[in-house]
Amino acid sequence: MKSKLAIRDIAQMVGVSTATISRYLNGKYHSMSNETRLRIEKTIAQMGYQPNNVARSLRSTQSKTIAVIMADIFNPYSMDVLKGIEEICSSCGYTIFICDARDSGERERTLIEEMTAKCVDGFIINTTGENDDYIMGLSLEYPVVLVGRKIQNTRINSVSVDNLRGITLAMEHLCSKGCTAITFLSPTPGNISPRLERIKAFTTLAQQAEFTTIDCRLELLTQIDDAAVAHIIHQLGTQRTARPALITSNGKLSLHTVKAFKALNRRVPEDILMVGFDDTDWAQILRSPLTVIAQPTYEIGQAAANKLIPMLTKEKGLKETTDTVLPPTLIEREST
Amino acid sequence: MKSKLAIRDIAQMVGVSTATISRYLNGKYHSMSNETRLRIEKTIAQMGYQPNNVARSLRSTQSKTIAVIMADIFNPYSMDVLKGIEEICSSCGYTIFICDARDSGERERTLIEEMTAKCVDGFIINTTGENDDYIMGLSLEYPVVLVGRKIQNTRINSVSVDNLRGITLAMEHLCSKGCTAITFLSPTPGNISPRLERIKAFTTLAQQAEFTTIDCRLELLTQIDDAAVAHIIHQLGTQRTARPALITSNGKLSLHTVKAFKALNRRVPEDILMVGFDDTDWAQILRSPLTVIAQPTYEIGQAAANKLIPMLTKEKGLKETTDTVLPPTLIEREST
DNA sequence: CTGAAAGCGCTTACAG
DNA sequence: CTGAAAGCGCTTACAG
Repeated sequence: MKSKLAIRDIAQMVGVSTATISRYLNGKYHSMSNETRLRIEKTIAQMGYQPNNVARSLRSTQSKTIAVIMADIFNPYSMDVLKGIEEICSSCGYTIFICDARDSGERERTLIEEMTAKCVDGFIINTTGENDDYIMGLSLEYPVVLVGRKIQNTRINSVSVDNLRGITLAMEHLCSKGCTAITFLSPTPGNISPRLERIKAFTTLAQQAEFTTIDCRLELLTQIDDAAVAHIIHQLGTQRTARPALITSNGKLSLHTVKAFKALNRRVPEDILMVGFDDTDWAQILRSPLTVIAQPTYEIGQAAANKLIPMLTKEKGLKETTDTVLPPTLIEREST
Repeated sequence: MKSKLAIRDIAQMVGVSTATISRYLNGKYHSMSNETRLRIEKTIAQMGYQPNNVARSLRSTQSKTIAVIMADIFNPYSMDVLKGIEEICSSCGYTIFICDARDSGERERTLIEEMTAKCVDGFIINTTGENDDYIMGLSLEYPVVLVGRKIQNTRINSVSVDNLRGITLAMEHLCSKGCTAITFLSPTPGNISPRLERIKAFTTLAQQAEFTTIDCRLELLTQIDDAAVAHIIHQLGTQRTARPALITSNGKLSLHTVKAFKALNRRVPEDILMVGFDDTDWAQILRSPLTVIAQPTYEIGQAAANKLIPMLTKEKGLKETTDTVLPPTLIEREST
């Protein structure tokens, strides 16, 4: 659009070579006289010169840009994680491409390709679970950090929450409230690690001495919408007795569940206790505010960025892979 | 990280010049033999060659990248708008940089500068309201579309909602419910156009014959948090009589208001009717689901992208500026 | 239909 | 402390 100044123009004005201007731009002040530095500084400020980052990237093979690829950007979990990522990256001088795979493995692959073509320096991925091999390959050529969702049997850095701990907190809490039956409601896990982990945690804990007196059941949902959830909730209500409880495996599911309870006129906690994974913004404004397992989403995002950024510059020598696991917390409210 | 193939390598393999490969990459199939085209196609597919977009951008001064700068990315309104933007851009082959100004005018300016340095082709901006002149200048050199928030007295394309219509819908609705007093709760508007428009709409309508029997009051909040909102709500309750109603000017404010009502044990709609701007995901799960003025957020995003993209290629000849205004709708629920 | 060559705006050994 | 020159991977008149 506009004919911007180039390094050549500044060089001419200052009366030095472009090499010197370039050194200045890259902070190599030690290799120029104080006087030169000041003259350059002044001219750049006066002229409002801005280096062209596209050219810098092409030449230096460092774009100072990171691709963040989320399976579904438009859920509160992703949003909070993004906030953490964005803040760290931005404070380290990195710009992020935020990409939404829309829960499609194919789109996830396309996005990764697009991002490599854009010469990003590294990736933070919340994977759809459909590209394990592809992402493993990617991680051989680019710095990659997985966030929220791990890939089994592989050596890729990851940051996620302690799902066993989360489910344990929920079950112990419900137990302490005298529950006699607990249903765990989850989407069919597919190849998505947190879902698998939560389900496994639930079924494992259900077997343990502590919980043998409790009637534990797992309900898997293929489709997550109002109708499907209402159907399950309806069935539950008519089959169970005593003091039942429900654990929902993520925020979206919790929302549908609350709607279903409302539609079926079922009261929480009078008719059924409820604990939801994820502390959504609406949890507090329900008739009975929702007890939740809160993930440190913001910290998860920060941790992911903090893990990736050193990989972007460091010699690929330090190839120690780490899985960071952050603890969830239980926030007790009136639903239990 | 990896030594990628360059156009030169493909040219060598196919046995043509890089110019021909480049023409192929740019879809100029008419200027090469069918046979050449097929050979190139095959080799590229075989080798998994991907053109380097950074180099393409540098040479062609088209980066196929758009900067989206939102005053506050982390509110539901922005999210939905983004979804609309993202979908259109992505389907037109544009990648977007999503930037969060965190409600800081200074950060907004910094981001715009960063994005120009990244050679984006254009901007979609939901402005903080603190950089009117700066953005006006920007719009002289880059294609810019404002979304949600306009800049007064300027010729920049924009897409926003009909705020007068929204407030009218809310007031007529409350009127039809027999309200005798309406309070409009809004953040202090500053230089943010939708806030100004909604406030103006309210005060103007309040004067009209239709509403003269209704006691209309405007309440401005400097700070938007639980305590501040609770304080206002508390005052209101003790001063008013008959059949009062409240209109909240955005989704965030609605959330705090609902919390305040809860804390003060005030029932909706028994003690006070309520209409909120923005149809948030939690509106339906309240004890009394919230009547809202819903903005066509998704369509607003789409419209903004659809307006910007033609500006990216077309000669700057067609300089007709347009302000697209989309209609809001009232969704009646039990809070009124 | 195709190629040689210049150049987009930088960075980086290399030489002094 | 500084500059001349090559080159990052493409695109694009220009010439044939």
